[in-house]
Amino acid sequence: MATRTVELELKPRVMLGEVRAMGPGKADLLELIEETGSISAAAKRMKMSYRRAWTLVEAMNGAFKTPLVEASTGGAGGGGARVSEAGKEVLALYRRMQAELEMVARQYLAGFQQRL
Amino acid sequence: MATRTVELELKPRVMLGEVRAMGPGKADLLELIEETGSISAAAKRMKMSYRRAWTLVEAMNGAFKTPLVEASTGGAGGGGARVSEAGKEVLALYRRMQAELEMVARQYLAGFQQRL
DNA sequence: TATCGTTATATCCGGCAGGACATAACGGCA
DNA sequence: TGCCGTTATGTCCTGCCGGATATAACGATA
Repeated sequence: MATRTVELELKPRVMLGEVRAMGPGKADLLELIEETGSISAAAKRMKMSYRRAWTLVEAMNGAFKTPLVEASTGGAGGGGARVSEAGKEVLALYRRMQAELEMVARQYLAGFQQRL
Repeated sequence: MATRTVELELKPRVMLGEVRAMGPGKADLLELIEETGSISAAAKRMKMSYRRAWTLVEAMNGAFKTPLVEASTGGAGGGGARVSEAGKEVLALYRRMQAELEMVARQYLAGFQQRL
């Protein structure tokens, strides 16, 4: 039978009161900024507007004690952005949590699957 | 220090392709329908429009092999709705998963907290 | 057969998240 | 000192989710 894909979508978000400090989108963005050294390049890869990427970065930096992304304007290449040590640590922590959550969820997949 | 509340928000969704078969909102609704025996009463308790509640029910019933909610119109009291056996089982499964996921997440809370 | 409360739908609207543009500002470097 | 690519913002627009509202259908019971 043509079984449509059944999957568990968990998008853990770290909330600081009402504001979303970290989530799947921000994590991906963080990763790409680290990789490209630029917010705009990272945005392009994620096919999101620079506007939005910048907004996400601001939200992260505003929420955490230490900025996760340090950006600079002008200069060689026009500027750029780098992920701070704190940023790398937070990203790693989030990824680990994500992986563990997915492992747990996977164990329930079959249970749902047979009813869908 | 006035520490704003830091929490992990995980809203696991069971996806059947693109459609959301089960999620936190639907689970709550299901629970309230079971409790009240009525979609509209459940909707009221959740402070959501009957329109939306009904839409959610339809989505669930459409996604699962066996309808999770069985509704009837007319008759004594105008009609009503009950949660099927399948519905109760799916709900229980979802709740168990949710609880386990929350336990895992909780272990990461402190890690984020100290950086927020 | 008239009543009543709930299910079942359609239609109209408002809020808001996010994309598309448009511009500054910035600071190495040729 | 002009060029360039990136960061930093503001503004407009649109799609969509969900609320509000309005009926119709329904069927046990008095």
